[in-house]
Amino acid sequence: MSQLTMIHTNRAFLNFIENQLTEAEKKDRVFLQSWPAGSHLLKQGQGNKYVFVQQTGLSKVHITEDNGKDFIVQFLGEGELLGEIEVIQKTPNLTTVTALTAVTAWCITTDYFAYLITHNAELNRLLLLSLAHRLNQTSARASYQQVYPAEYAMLKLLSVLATQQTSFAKKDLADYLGVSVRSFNRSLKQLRERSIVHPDSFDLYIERDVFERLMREYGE
Amino acid sequence: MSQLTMIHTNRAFLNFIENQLTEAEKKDRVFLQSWPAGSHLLKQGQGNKYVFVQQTGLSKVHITEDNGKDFIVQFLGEGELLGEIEVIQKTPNLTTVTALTAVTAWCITTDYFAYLITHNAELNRLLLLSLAHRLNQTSARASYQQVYPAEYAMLKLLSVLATQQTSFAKKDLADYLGVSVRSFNRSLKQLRERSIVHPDSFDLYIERDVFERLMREYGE
DNA sequence: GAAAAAACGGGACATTTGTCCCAGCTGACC
DNA sequence: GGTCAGCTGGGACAAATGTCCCGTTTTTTC
Repeated sequence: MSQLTMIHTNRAFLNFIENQLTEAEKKDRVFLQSWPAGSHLLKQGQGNKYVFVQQTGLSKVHITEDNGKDFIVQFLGEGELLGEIEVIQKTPNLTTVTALTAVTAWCITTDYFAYLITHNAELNRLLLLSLAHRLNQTSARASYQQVYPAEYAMLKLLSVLATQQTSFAKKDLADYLGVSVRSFNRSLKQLRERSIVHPDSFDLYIERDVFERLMREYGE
Repeated sequence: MSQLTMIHTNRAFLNFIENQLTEAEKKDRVFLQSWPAGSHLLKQGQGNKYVFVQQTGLSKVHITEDNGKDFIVQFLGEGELLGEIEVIQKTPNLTTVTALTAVTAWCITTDYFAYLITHNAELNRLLLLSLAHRLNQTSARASYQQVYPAEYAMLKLLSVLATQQTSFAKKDLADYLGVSVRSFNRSLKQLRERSIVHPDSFDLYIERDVFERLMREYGE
């Protein structure tokens, strides 16, 4: 089973933007901008003028369905690219991207990004890698969350969270798992009762061997 | 909401392979092969020597989880590319691809495909488009199936099926929706009882306006 | 064309998840 | 310091889904 990545990062992109492009190339086509927590970098259904490479901060990529419920596709950290799919496909945004903390990101005009795709082999390579990686992650996660009960998916999520110092809102974690906050709490409580996770809070540590035993247990 | 594609096809790839490459270029690097129904084109966890472009037939891309359950990522029809992600990432297959009918496909050696990516702008462009498209589809579907009850996702699936002359096994449809066959039957029965779908079978026609009314109904 | 294998349909029951609700806590703001 | 909004935790119940199972129908195989 491939490694689940909760917060996607990509230093290679950041390095590319910051060190591989000359000032002349950047001119007014590539610049830095910042967003306060809670604001939107992209909005579902809209077109966008820029492709972004996140420099600092944490954001969420999410889809709001017609019934008002949110599904979180992924969390983005340092170096991740956003808005590129829409440029490649020339379609409006499928997702909304919301800053969870203050975020700074490089903005690249869509025209210039489109130019880079065809004229810069290195960017092209990074882009292919990134798309392939995300496709794998997305498929693996969709499969995972459909096939296992929520409690099991939660375990996996918690084991990832334990390695993260960032703290998330319950709602966001629940949206990420595709369950209600109530269900999320319930599962958490059960895991605590079975002494699987530490009673204090949810950014808790799970012993690796306990985790692995559970995975096997459920797996059978 | 973007259009759900149940069977992915891509004539552009097929056209590329069949008409854009000279015989000299193909040599022993690109050739046609066929598989009987039920056999595997790719196997989860293994490496592969070829990238395939499906010429005829129907196949399913699926992930088998540790507990033995299957999740169907997508169905592939004419022209779709398979195995390319693994080549880009140089990783073993995340998925298994199984022929549902007899399948013929062009086989391209991974080396040659890797060469084409960097030396053939047209293939590179098609590849980016395909990845972007699939990423959108996968995200949209994951969101959809997590956020709505199965019966609703089923309605959507049925409305797509109605436009398809191919017939699917119940198990495959259930795996695609990420539910058990029992649940699938139950939902189907309920939809029939409410006269939403034709009583005969499930490759039935749903009136567009009935369908849309239901979507709104659920949507609120 | 008979026997074996697989797919189908659904009853009964257990488990999981969602909805609604309320009470306690916390932090923002006046 | 008060109050108000929002997050939190969980009880009670309803709805959705899974598991197990068995008789029927369809398909495959020899």
